[in-house]
Amino acid sequence: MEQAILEAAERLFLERGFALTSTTDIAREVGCNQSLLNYYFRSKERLFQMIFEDKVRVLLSSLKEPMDSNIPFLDKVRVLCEGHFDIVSRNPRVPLFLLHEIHTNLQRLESFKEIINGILGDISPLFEKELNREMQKGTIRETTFFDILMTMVSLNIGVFLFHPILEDVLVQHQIHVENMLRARRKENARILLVSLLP
Amino acid sequence: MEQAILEAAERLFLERGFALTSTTDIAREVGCNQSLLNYYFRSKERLFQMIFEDKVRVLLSSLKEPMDSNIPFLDKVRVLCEGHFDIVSRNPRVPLFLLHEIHTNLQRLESFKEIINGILGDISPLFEKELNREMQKGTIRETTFFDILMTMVSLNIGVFLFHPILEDVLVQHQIHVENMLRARRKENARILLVSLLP
DNA sequence: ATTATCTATAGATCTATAGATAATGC
DNA sequence: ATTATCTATAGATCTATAGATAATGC
Repeated sequence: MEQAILEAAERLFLERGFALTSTTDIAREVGCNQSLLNYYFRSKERLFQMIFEDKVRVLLSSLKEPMDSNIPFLDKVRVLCEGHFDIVSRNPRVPLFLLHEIHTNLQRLESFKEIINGILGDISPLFEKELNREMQKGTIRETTFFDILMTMVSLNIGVFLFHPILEDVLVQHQIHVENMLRARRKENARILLVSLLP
Repeated sequence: MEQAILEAAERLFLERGFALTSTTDIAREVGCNQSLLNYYFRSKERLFQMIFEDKVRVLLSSLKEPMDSNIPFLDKVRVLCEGHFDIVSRNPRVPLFLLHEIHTNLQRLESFKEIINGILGDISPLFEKELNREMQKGTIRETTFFDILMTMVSLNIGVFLFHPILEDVLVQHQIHVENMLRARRKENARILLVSLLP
């Protein structure tokens, strides 16, 4: 039951957000009593926090691996970007969910930052070291880790943020969603890479 | 009063979204009675719709002008992109607001599409004609209006979506928000342009 | 007279808790 | 005995409406 509640809560919170999801809705989805949520999770807010923090971790998990490998810097950037796209692709509702919940309740930014700092703290120095080396060699233009990350994340979450709006356009132009996504995955990485060239 | 209600509603809806804003909140903000909202706007939903549709129009308004001028195609793209950034910059909460309200209530997609089609219907053929000409000349690579738009909007709304998250990073690195925004405005247009080169 | 504003309230939620009952593990 | 589940409900919203009063325009 505890697990079933978590899963139903995840589905509903991701779909409608905290405010529009009532504990009664979740209980109905699970097929149990509303008061059972409080038995296991103490309050709606705490149940929500578990989902929220889990999703933050999931979304950031993609950033870690590529930095450890031994390939050239620009290849790392490509792997990083495509890996990030894949994670977002498997969790298409998560970016908008996190952004909205942070904007409407800045308290949540705290736990978000804790998690993100834990992960970026590891990667950032490694990445910046390599980045500086390349910039000195002149193989890439003057930039920062911050800028690269911003470009990458903006491009990669774009398609998923616009998904409901795009659906219409795609049908109209007879484009298959999967084809478009595959193309965008490559295109985003390509854009990120050319944006780095001098 | 009617105007005051609209303004307060706009502020609160943009800040917290439909679900977290009560008509009582709006009335308190205005300093009037809660039932007055129903007198002027019939229901919370209808009041919301006025704001929502207005914001859709505002956000799309930036797309129109540059297409009419007589400058080279790539310059048009730059002007389009920087103009779009400026509009978003003046309405930093609007993108997330619209995206969230559409996702949580797909009904709203209908009025959104009507407005967007009205505006894109004008621009799209003009843009595509010039685009095709350039592609044939070989001055830009094979692409579509759809892809260019997606890249542009993704990049331009990024900074504003991440704003609360970034604030911390900026303070830490002693970067002024305005400087960062100015840099991003130029950088986004630059990225969009290099992404189009063969 | 008409329009604008207020008071009061019905009816529908929604969350959390108290306390009862059922199921499980020793 | 302990843990899991349910019933019932208090107390806090929240939206929309009915009907009273105040302000305005002719």
